[in-house]
Amino acid sequence: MPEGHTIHRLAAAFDAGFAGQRVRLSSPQGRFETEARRLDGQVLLDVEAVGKHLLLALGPEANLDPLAGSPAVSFVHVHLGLYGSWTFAGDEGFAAAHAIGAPRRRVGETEHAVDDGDAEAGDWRRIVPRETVRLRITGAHGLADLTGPTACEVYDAEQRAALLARLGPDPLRADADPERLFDRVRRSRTGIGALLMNQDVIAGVGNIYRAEALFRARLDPFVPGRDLSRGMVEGIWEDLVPLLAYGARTGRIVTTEPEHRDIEARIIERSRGTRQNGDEDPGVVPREKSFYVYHRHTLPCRLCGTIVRSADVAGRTVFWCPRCQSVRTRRAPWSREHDASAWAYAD
DNA sequence: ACTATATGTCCAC
DNA sequence: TGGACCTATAGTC
Repeated sequence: MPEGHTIHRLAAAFDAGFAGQRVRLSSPQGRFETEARRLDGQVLLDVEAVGKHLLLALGPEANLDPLAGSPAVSFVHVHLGLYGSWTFAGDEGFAAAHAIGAPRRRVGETEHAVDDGDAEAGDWRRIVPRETVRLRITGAHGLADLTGPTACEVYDAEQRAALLARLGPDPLRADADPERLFDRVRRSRTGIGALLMNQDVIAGVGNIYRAEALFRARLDPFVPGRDLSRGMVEGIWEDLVPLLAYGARTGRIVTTEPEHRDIEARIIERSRGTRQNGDEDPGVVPREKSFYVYHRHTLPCRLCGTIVRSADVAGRTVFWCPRCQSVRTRRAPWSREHDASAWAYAD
């Protein structure tokens, strides 16, 4: 269940584990069999993440430029949707190459083991794929199994270009143009909460980053985009960049500032005027302390204690604090709080 | 064994 | 706006 940070992490894993290699493609499940057969044995020329989309460029020769427009180059386009996942297995070097602080055998989101069949310990070449594996990619030092994707298809260069042109700026891409986000938001009557989930407006943000970014901006999800100042939208963008980067680096979404992680301590602190030492294991923030509002409906807000609300917006649940996120003005009185360097996630 | 749930998207009405 | 789709897992009976 990935947002953009996961896809960029996956791209890094493919790059480290397979790029430049001749790879085998197969489709144990069968639904990608024709395509896998056609591309089997080609060279993985390039790996690219755009928002929640992964693109694997393949060609018959290693020295092809994937972006030069050669018809020999194909792009495997994968979108994980809600349920898709990649499961990795490989030798020591392969695992170490892609697992940036992640579990050794996998980089995808769902924690399921590869079906080992009768594989002897350590021999990833003998791992039998699950029947649901849509695509298996095998390289010299490891393999990756794809299950449950919303999309797994072959694009040509034009289709790839059309995808990139359609998507809004991706906070994790160096070539992102946030002007487009500012324009789209400030022209729209749609609520900012819905806009942030629209991949044509901004690519890679999902339900967690949406809810959390709006809390950090102290912004009501239902405020129309056109009511926001440019500075406010810039602030959201500048906050999302380090937030997503942290997620891509660690594989975990953490949006709470350290001093806000222990709501009970904060309530005591406020009522008694004492300060508790809230230190915890540095490095790993437990899930229940990672978010301000996501999945925290019916629980008290970490900052003000008001019960966090939830509502269905276009089929997805949005979470927000009705007190902290109640501002409905065109100016951003809190805009200086958006100095990204003040947040713990600034690189 | 069954059910509910999930960080997503598309299409028909 | 509602349903379809793709799959694994945690919880319940």
